[in-house]
Amino acid sequence: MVTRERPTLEAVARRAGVSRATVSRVVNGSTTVAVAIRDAVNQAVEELGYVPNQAARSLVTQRTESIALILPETANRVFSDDLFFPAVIRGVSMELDAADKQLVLMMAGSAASHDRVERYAMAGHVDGVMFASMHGADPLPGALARLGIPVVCSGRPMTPAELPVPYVDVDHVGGVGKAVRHLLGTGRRRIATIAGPQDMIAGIDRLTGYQDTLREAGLPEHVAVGDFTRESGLRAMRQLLADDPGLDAVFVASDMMAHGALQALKDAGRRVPEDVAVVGFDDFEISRLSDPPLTTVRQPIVDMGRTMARQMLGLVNERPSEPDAVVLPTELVVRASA
Amino acid sequence: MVTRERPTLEAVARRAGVSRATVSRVVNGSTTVAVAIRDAVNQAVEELGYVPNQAARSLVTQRTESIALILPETANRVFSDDLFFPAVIRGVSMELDAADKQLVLMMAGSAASHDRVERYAMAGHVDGVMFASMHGADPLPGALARLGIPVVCSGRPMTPAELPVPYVDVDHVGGVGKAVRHLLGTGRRRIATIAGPQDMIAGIDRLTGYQDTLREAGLPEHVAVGDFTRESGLRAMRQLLADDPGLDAVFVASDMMAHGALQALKDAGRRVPEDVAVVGFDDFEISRLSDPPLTTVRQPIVDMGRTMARQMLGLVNERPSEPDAVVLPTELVVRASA
DNA sequence: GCTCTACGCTGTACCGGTTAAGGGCGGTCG
DNA sequence: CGACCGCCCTTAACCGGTACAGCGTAGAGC
Repeated sequence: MVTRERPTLEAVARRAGVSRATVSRVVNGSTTVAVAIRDAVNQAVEELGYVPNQAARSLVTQRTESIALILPETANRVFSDDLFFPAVIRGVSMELDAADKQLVLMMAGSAASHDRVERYAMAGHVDGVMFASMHGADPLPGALARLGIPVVCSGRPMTPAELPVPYVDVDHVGGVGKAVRHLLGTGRRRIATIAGPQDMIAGIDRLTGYQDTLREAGLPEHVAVGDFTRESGLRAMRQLLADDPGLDAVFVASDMMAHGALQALKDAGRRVPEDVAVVGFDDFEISRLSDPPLTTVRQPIVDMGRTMARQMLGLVNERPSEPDAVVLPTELVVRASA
Repeated sequence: MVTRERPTLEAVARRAGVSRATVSRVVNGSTTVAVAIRDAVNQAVEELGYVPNQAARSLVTQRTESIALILPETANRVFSDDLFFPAVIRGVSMELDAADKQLVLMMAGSAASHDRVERYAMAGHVDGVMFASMHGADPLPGALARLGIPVVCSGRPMTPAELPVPYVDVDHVGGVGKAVRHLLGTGRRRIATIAGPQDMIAGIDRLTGYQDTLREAGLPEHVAVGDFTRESGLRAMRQLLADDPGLDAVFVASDMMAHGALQALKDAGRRVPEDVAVVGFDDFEISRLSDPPLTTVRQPIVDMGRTMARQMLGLVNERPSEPDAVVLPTELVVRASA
């Protein structure tokens, strides 16, 4: 590596005929610098192509101007079937770009990588850490928060006992309620569900929404559990059909699983929505294009990312602009499948 | 921000009763340390929960142990319709994780962000920069390379005149050749194409492959141009049908555009493959699930990411393990659509 | 003309590590 | 028994910035 000599403050100072300190103040936009000197310094900066060394700066300011986003999954999972994380990233990225902060992306699917993340944050690599959804009662957010590192989660943490960390979530229960009542309203009475993983708040809350609404209506529950992937939706749907061939509707806790379910229903010769109505949860782009187009509960994923980023920016600037907990609304989008 | 006092080398040294330098050598796994002392230091590290400050370390070593991946698109584009970038990220991430390097993701869709990237790299934030596909003759890779910063591109750069930067690409022309000859082999004679954007090497090369093969066969060309999105594929297909209602096949330069084309054909009442055969390029997961399943040219996107990362690791370690230019093979995957 | 004040620049300590040079100590050999 | 050698540890310089204390200078006040 050639690493051509990069100019330092010292070099700029010599060229402009002033001291290091003055150059530093000019570069950082301080006010109390005479115009003539400021111009001279700026010219020297320009001529030498000076760029401040971030490591040196961070060493004294204790800030890095970058923020981590942790995806608690393996890279494989994050970017294969899934469309959730990309949308979160997009939202986060929009806000951080605007604030001129750098996004550092970390996958933390394994136990080892958990350690990595903790060490990374503690080494002062980043000014704050955001988590994009979590499994189980992950101790990492709490641990980092206790160390004084700003933390924001997407998805209500499962252990509210800990020192509370700010989070942004969506109204799972309300959204599912709307979906199931829509099914009831169109005359469905044997309504099953394919639930999400029960170690994630999104999985748990969406199941709760289903159960609450059916209980209210005095109807029996019929539950299969998947893990949000298309494949698991396909398997779960087969299972449900085997258990109750007469079911006339299914609420599926994610769009990807719903697409799997559509496949299973087609394979089983059921027509959608004539024989079985299907409602999903997410409202991904591709759900408008499935056959039939999917009725689903829209959650504003990009907005979750943006909100999370704004909360984080508030924390690192020590002037929290957003409330500690934000719950975004969900909305039923009715298409052909139910 | 509370920023609880993090222990420093000095603190560890005091506790272990040795000097800073010795602790440093232990932490960095130096050999020439007496066992007793090494144990004492390790114990002190453990007790205090010491983690080296990366900024301080970088300041003297001139390395950050992290590597940037630039996505030369807006975040919007990267994570909406697209499945290419996620796969590249996945591949890159696998390799860097294994090497214990940190991945820093940057979107650089706008002109302003171009500057940001250059400054970021020059500020010593990262040890190297990878580019995931590029538009036009982007000067940034060359500029960074000239500054002595390791650079690797995915996709052959369009300006080979410059100081050459290592790259990894796939055999576009060969893959398309196979696809078009497959169409010829099944008796198709009025073969159109939906080309990709002509400011990207992938768009250009795939069009070249189509043209070369048709010319060889002595058949007329029929070209519409899209931008790799589904929507553009839909529009381009409509255009092609309007221009030549009798076409019997179309090679589409990306899977997303091919899905748009399938939609347009269905809308126009054409049967696939009976009336019109369709071949795509990419082989995304969803292409197995379309109606009908898509015949397509598979390119190993995850492998591109991995290879690019390996090249980069070679560069930063100053022992290039991979050749400067890698061209990965493509493969025709025959399904129902052609 | 002298003092006082305010402004603006300089000198310098410091952030937390790494690393080259230096030095103490025990062992070996003549 | 003394000189020498080599092993390990310590001392201290340095990386490239930031920020605070301090000092020179110019203008105002009397």
